[in-house]
Amino acid sequence: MKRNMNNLEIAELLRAMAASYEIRASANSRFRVIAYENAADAVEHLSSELKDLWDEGMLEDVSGIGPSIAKNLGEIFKTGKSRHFEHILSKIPKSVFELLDLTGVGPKRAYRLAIELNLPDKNPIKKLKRLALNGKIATLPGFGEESERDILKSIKEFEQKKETRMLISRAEEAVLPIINWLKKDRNVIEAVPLGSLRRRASTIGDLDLAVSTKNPEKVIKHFLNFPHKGRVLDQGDKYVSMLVPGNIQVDLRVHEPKSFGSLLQHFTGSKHHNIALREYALKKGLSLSEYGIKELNNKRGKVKPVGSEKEFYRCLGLQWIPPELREGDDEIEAARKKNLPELVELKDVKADLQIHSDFDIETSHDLGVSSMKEIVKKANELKYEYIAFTEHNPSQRGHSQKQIVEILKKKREKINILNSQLPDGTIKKVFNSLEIDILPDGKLPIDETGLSILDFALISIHSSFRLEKNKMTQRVLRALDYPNVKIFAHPTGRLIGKRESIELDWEKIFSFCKEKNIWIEINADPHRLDLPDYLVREAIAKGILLTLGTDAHSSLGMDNMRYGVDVARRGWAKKSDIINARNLKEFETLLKIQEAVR
DNA sequence: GCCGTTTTCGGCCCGACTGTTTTCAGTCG
Repeated sequence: MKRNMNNLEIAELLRAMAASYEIRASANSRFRVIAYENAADAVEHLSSELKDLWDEGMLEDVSGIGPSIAKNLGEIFKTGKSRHFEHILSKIPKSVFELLDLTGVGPKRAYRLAIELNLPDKNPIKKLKRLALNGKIATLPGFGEESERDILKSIKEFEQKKETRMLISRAEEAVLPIINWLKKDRNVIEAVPLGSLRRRASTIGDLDLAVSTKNPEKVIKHFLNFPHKGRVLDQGDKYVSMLVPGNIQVDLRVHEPKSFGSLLQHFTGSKHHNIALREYALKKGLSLSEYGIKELNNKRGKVKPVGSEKEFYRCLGLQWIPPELREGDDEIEAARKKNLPELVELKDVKADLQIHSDFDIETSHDLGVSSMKEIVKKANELKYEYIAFTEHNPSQRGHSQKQIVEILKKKREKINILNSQLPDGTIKKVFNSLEIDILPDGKLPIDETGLSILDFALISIHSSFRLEKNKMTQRVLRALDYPNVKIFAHPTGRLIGKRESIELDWEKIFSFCKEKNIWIEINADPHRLDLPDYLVREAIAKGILLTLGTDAHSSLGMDNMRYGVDVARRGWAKKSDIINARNLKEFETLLKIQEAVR
């Protein structure tokens, strides 16, 4: 333990506590285990660091953290350790917690393996593998040859660590041929992706699919003939789990139409949403499962199958909850009060506010590959009313401010001509913008003369990503204060799976943006999806307006807008929260209002 | 150990599979 534990480390600690209590399993520890696991989940899903909440005395405001856990976490933040936690953990060999990383090995089996095989604290899995290969596990009571094989398989998987989640764009590519294959079978009435893909999460683990059919057996058989099929991991009457190219796991579930609604609900998840929903249902005397709804006080009560998902939620007295909101936050409460937001949709989007053309702006970053004309053509296909060209700023090295202004003037002229010769279509105006680097000290590499040539400027970070939180915040605030700066683009700088978010004091950034009427971008590039969904929700709560931009470097990239809309929806965004869901006239009015404020 | 539209006490999600069992515990999603 240490004083500055981050949320992931704390969650891991709480899970270790849960495991310890489970191993010691006394009569009343069962629910204590659940409590610690709930607390771990809560911490993992938190949008701000727990340490910061503790600083503000708000630990117990986190649902799942009560007086006891709060007290002990507080002790850790203050002194670097919790005597109670250490006391409990000290009774369990450290090796046990490492073994929990193996699938199929939970607390009980991990403990027995560690004790009976006398596994070392260091590299216990390595020793376990050696013993398993020598047949030592099969001889343990309660274990057998099958268990030994399973454990070896888990160790192999652990060693390969294929624990990487896919980008949502990748998951969509992978799922399409499977859905197409399923639909070739006449028995398939409906075939749809569920799980995190249906909830439109930013990254996807496994692919979950559901089929509605009157003939489950035949559909299963058909699926097993999938031309790109890999190893079949698991199989039952109503489900198959198999690998497809790219080592992607596909779980298919098959139900009859009469219970398809409950299946959709169940396997769309999330786990947290389902748990919360079932707890809510219990209070109404109802028990929920993938097969339907059961009345508890009715002794002869059977499961009533539910055919449609809308009906499933209606039976519970709830509004239908869009999958994007099903994360176990407060969506059930909102649905009960008929208070769910009307989420923004792709068809509401009337503009793309970050596009890079091939106009040679002499930047040190990437140029786009499509011409302005090609991009306007694409924008018309997408039925947009306006777009903004946001090439990177000309490189500072090798250009004087005077030269930079000259380049910007050239682009201004080109856009003026473009605006006077717009082809027939929905596009009415093209804006002259620029994506400008925020330098490490918060200055911008474009002077005020240069900035004044633009209709408005986007600013974003492309260097020095690891500044400490206060410095980073000051840096961004300084840049946001330049004249004509309107949009803070891909604000966390994250690249999913590759680069962590920068550290920012969001409270301060949001208040500044609110005060100065600066907008924050939701970057729709599937590698970025930035602002992330949970911060979108916080921003909206603070009254911040958001823009959508694809960051397209070719006209094809403009198709990524839907991923940005996904993020907006997961952040509970309504149409009115999104700047470019407004028509041109409203947009221009907002631009002017903004100038007046600053 | 946590929590509250019935509760500050008395509850705590649901079903499936697996292997090692002679009726079920452990694990997973």
